[in-house]
Amino acid sequence: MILTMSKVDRRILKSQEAIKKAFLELMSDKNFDDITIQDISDRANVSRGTIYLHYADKFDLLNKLIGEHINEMRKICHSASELDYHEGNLPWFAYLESHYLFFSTMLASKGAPSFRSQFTEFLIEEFKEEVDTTAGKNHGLHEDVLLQFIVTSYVGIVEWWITNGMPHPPHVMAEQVGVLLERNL
Amino acid sequence: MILTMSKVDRRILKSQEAIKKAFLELMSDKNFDDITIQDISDRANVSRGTIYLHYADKFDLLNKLIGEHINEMRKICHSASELDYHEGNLPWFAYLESHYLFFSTMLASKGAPSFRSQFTEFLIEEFKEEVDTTAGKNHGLHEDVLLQFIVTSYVGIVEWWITNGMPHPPHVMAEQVGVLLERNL
DNA sequence: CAGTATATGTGCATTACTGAACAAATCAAT
DNA sequence: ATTGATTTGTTCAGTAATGCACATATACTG
Repeated sequence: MILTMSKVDRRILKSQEAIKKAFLELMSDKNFDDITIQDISDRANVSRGTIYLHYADKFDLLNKLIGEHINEMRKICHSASELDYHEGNLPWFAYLESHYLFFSTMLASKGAPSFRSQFTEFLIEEFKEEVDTTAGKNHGLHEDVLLQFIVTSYVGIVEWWITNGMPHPPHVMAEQVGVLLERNL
Repeated sequence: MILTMSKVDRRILKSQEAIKKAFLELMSDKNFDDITIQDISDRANVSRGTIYLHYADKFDLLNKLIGEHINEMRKICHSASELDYHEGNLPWFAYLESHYLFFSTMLASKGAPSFRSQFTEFLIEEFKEEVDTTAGKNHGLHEDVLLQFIVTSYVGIVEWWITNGMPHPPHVMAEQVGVLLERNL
């Protein structure tokens, strides 16, 4: 995939979309362990064999689903890296909102425990370039400590916002979190 | 198709559903003449060739779409023929409501003029068995006159209800129309 | 009018999806 | 433990959908 964006067959995309959608819907009212491949194929209105055509098993499906969202968020981060913390946070919360079903499911108590850690890991990676303990208000702090402080609070805020049904609109969250980030970075 | 309900390939159903849905959506904000096959395939996310696999042209598509709904309504009529006019009307208006997009589009001023006549023709066929001018309150009336009277009013009521955004819920309409039918049949 | 673009309908080789069958693994309950 | 029922993962031949090319027809436009 160096320069070959040779358009994927639309049947592949449609099948994968249907499968992922069905899986998410099942996740929202069933435990991951209780979901069978048959459940997914029934709900997605897709042959059972088609699922194996794209995913090794349901763990692979979950991982790829998570991976795709992490990737999308990575893109958003990079395309907003030039903006200030207020403006830069908006596409972030907008993305969270537009994929509410995914995030609420993954962050639910019986959701996907692996998501939380992958999410945290991703944020550490992204914020690493932002922190500066060589000068300014954070001079003298350990980089890893500050980084952990920021990321933990960010994950916490997101988790709270999602699991509480998004009590504030994205632009309000973006602004508030922007203030808090600016204060600490 | 005597007793061979040998299940249709789900790909066929999915494609046809997508095509019909796309076509209806386009009809709701475009004139029929201005809709191209390309428009439909784009919106349905289906190859242009796939449309020709199922329909000869867009006229055929429209006719089959109308035909299917007429057929569904025929089934409803027959399965409700034992009920009184009040109860029997409920599944009717429920069906109209659940396919609001279709009926509102077809009955719109620039909709499908052919639908109105097919609709009327269908109703005449169905009501023909109901009218009785040999005795009772309608003794002495010409059957064709009474039939035309009933059907015209029925079409008119439906058209009004749909194009005015369904101002009353189905069960109210069923009851009201039930009273009016009983008075004239 | 010529010329250009867009839409149509058809044919075809390739591809993804399908249903069915199968053996193996897992689970449930006796 | 031993049944019996699901679920799993794989294989395979058949089928529908795909993209592309092509010729034709039908607008637009200068």
